[in-house]
Amino acid sequence: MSVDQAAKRDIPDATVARLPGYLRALGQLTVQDVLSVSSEELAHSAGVSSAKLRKDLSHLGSYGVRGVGYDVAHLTYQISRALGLTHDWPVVIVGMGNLGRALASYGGFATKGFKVVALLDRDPQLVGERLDELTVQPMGELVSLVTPGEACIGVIATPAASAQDVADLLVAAGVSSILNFAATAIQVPEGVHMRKVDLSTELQILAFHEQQRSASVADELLEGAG
Amino acid sequence: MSVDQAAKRDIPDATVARLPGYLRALGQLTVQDVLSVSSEELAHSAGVSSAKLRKDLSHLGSYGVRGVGYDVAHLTYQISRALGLTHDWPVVIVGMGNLGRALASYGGFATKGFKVVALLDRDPQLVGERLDELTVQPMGELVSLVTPGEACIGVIATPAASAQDVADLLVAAGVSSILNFAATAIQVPEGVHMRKVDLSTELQILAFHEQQRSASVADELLEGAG
DNA sequence: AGCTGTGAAAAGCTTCACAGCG
DNA sequence: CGCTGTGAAGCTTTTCACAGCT
Repeated sequence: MSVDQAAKRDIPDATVARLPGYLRALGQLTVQDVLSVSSEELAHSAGVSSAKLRKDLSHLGSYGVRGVGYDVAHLTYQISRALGLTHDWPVVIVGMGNLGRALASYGGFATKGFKVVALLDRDPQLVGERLDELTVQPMGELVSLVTPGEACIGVIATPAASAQDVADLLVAAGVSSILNFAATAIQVPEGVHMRKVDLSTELQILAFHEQQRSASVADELLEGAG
Repeated sequence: MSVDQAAKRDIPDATVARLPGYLRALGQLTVQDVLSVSSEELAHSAGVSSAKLRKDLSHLGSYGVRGVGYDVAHLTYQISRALGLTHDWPVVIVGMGNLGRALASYGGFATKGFKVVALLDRDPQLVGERLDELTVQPMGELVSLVTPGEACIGVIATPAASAQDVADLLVAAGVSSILNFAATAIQVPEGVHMRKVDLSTELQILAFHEQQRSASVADELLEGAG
């Protein structure tokens, strides 16, 4: 049992970040009634190299069969277990603007491992509105919703200006993992896990690569001329 | 001039991914009329270490003043230029469900470097609807909107089931950078840049860390008992 | 004196290539 | 024979620590 936990403890971050992708690819295979899959095939569906996939899976344990491949159902279970998805995690969404609504009504939430337990907004105009089985509550309810010590994930979908305040409230209430969609960096105390998703960051990274492309085309023309 | 371009060409990926964060932090300083900033301060606002910030900036050139710090306006310009944000890039959003609407009405788009030029949806019911200055168009219009050879960024905000088809259409029309919000991995030909943003992936990564936390708490209790 | 810019060391991640097992 | 699991090699990223400039 201690071996089991030790195996989990040192999964590299890069591997953890790819496990959800493998899980999704396995889900598609399950729907298609595929029972077994090779590292080559699974890697292709997930968009990585087969060597990387095998190395990643080797950190969870030895769940494949040499000469054959991986049992789809068993590998699905093992990855879910490694990620901690064998039970549902409660999620609180703060900020019921366009993005908050989109997130609240996003089906994929419920599918695997998560359950939206509350929708919150500061604006009294929005409080009381019903969205998909849940009623929007005022920020003050946060404390009664979160039990310190029991894990809960907070999602920030407010404008950038309120994001830090909301993060502080979440942390004060006992939330120890935060997913931030607001267009600003927020500071959280050590021990709180924070991840950030940001549209303009992603677009700017794409812009950089587009620009590189134009620059290299220009260079080739110059070389041809020179 | 060739030196200039060579300097840009080998900015490490990890650095490129952080430049947007620096740009945002600089924007906040600009609003507060701060003229100059040290690597320590800027790094703190962006949520990275000062050594990392300095190393990152050193890849763009030498734009700081020793003993003083960085000029906010000049550094903003240099980072914008490195990212290719000195002119606006056209963006096409495909899929006008909840998420697509949220993205379309997200102000941050326009702010720096991007301009939404079209909203598309397959569903005839949605075509013709007006959203923020733009009218939703049918997929068929894609070809007339994108000029092959001229850069354009495509955003996929459709359900997972249609994502691959939409990606194929975008690529066929000449789009060479794609941002995928759909909950599935999509395959694109070499030379097309693809990035993926995914809610459940992010939540699953947070779940992993929450689970690690519980596991280590459990271990400490065991150690105390043993 | 103070803060940037940067080589050099350390850590982390990916790829290779093949031993080992079914 | 075929495919997994994995040491070892190669590459990227981060951190350190201080020389160099204002």
